[in-house]
Amino acid sequence: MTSLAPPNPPAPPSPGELMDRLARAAAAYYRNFAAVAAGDGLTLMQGKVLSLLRRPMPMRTLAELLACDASNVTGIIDRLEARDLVRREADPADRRVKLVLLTETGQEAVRRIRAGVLADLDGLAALAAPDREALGRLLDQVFPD
Amino acid sequence: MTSLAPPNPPAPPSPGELMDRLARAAAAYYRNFAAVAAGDGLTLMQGKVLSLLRRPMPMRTLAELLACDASNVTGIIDRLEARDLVRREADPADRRVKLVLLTETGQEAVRRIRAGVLADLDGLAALAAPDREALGRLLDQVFPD
DNA sequence: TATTGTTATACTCTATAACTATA
DNA sequence: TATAGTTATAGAGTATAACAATA
Repeated sequence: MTSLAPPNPPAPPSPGELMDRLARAAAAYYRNFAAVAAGDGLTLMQGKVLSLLRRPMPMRTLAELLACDASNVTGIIDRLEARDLVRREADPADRRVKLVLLTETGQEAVRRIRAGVLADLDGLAALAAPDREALGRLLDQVFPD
Repeated sequence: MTSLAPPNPPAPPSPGELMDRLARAAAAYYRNFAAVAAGDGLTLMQGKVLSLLRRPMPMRTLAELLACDASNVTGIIDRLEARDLVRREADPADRRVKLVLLTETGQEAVRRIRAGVLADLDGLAALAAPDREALGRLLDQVFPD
């Protein structure tokens, strides 16, 4: 017996299948992000750091957000600072702390990256408001952060 | 006027806000994956390669799936082979091609990684079947691959 | 004493270019 | 000629350990 219109509703994926789907989605997101960042001559990690700097923050906070050792952040920020994309500033409240902030050039790069990533996610732009609400809610449930 | 129960439905996120949510979800997925892989002494990339090897495949195919240059795959497979997690085999149909396949040890590592990632995604295990179907469908729309 | 950031070190990942074996 | 895989090289990301400055 072959199915006639309307087609059968799709079977819900098992948790394992959904995990695989999440893995492919995460890979696709970063492939897209890395390609856009490369358009500005930036690596994936450099693009991530710039995108995280919506506000000035200590090196230490950056390391926590990137889930890497603090010693790595020194080199990453060195390379971004050499290209005038970020600046280090002393924290007046605690002289051990260095605050990292975007320069004007860095802010422009972030705007280009965000626009580029969004432009490549045409499937997201086509999503109706209820679907956007559902996707946001489901992602919050799976990744409470 | 303060809201009484039931609370107002949440406002749908804008495409830009949803993009940020996707970025955090992708980061959380890889943070989880990398931590589980590290439990087996594997890097993120090594864990990804093992997970991709559901079937034997040429080095070239692996490079395409990883979206990296083929020369990188040589070193990654070298290190996995030195730990007896994968093997190279000549392709009888084309002697230029080397097929990479999981050893028994490699298959065990993949099972541990998959179980570990799934176990850490407790928000996913708690999802009811209709929510799993909706999330899978929405991810397919945003990341058609 | 504890914390922040840096340096030194070693290893992994990465792209580019040049090479070989095979098609 | 074209393709699959490797090697050599240089640069970037990574964790660990030790250090100076500050709290």
